[in-house]
Amino acid sequence: MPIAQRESISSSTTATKMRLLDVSGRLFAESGFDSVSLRLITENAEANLAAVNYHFGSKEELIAAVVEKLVGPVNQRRLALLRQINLDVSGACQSIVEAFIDPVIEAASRGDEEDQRFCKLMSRCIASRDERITSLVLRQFPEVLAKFVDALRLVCPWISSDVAHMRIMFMAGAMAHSLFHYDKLVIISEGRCEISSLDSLRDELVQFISAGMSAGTSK
Amino acid sequence: MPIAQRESISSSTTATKMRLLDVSGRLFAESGFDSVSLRLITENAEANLAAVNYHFGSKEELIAAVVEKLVGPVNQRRLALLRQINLDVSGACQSIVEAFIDPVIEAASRGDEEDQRFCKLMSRCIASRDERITSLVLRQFPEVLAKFVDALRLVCPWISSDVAHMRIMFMAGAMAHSLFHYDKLVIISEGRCEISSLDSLRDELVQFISAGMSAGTSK
DNA sequence: AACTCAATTAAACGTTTGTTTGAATTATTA
DNA sequence: TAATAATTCAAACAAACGTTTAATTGAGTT
Repeated sequence: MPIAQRESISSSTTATKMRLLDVSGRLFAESGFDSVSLRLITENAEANLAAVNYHFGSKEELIAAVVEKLVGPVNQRRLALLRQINLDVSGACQSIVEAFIDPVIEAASRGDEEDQRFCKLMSRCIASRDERITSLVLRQFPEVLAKFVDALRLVCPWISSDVAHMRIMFMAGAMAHSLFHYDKLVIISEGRCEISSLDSLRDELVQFISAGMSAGTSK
Repeated sequence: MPIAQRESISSSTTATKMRLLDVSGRLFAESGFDSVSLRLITENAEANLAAVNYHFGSKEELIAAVVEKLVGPVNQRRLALLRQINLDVSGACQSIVEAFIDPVIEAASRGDEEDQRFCKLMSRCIASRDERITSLVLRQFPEVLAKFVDALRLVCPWISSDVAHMRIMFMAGAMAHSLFHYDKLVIISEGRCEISSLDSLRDELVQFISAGMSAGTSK
């Protein structure tokens, strides 16, 4: 139990372990990583309280597993889409934006009826203000950032490196914020606005960000 | 102590109470509302542990006081700036964006050397994913949202009501995200980007968002 | 059938949390 | 100055947290 355990923790994938991952994702999406207790997780997963510490080592490592399982594939898909873009044709700027956003929309739309939950969890990862989360997410991000900066500057040569970096950050912020809060818009607008689907939000996001990306500079 | 207390809690402003507000803001900015304990707050404020419950009633009411003290004036300033805009002249769209962003930059730049801390706290308020915080912040926001939507649609008549609402949300997201994370950009970019000042971030934000705001629609 | 090891279980551990209490202290009012 | 109210204080409270332990179960191996 004490020594050989270490290996089995990372290798074997029990049904319980997968259930814990799944339930954790749902609960983290709703209430955040800190607010969800191991007791709530294990109860919903019909597992024993000690199961998380047994299978993952600690709550922090469970969070890391959930985050990386979520963010990793999305970033890989981003890079793949970016490679497919022909940067010479007009509309390439919009394609770059789509390469950043669509992997999230695709992943959200895979699980039916769970769009919002996926979006909220993704948003919590991308725009987390908790050091322990950001350190996980940003580990993969330098490569993504660099590649998108390069592509953007090829398409929009008048943009300096600094500005390109900032605009990628603006894009991530606009996306993460609206992914999390778009369902509240009907309330805040007091009924004057209703977003019909995730796809319509995606379309407007692309439109908005593409224009911002290719904007001229003041100086 | 037990009954007449209620009134004194909201009326009198002791030196201790102000110190608690100030210290809370600093600590909340750094680590978030939940992570900061009353013990840490009262120790840094050189007050007794019971001081928060005495002066504010509970931790939740302390948080509410901090948030409202921060967000209220900014929203008032936004509405004031918006009223001053001549919506007929060209460049009015950019003025609308500035009316939304500048109050935050102004407030941040007032306290010297505390720019980043103020930005982080503001960002935690605007883009919080905690129901208890958003319910406080969004209380004032319907009016701000409605006024900015109206102004935007006057300047850009081709934008539908739904799209206008979304674009205000995109703006808030881009701003909140970059306000919180801009100091990390030098790390994520691996030294390739360095934001010299809060003002330069502001300029690029305005540029980016203004272009997005006045973008055409696909349909 | 005896043994092995991963998995599960119930129970307890030690911390930390926000909150409450009642007495002591300080400031205000009469 | 005496009385009254507001504030501060040390101490304890109950609840919730992540983690650990030791015993038990169950399937696979020899």
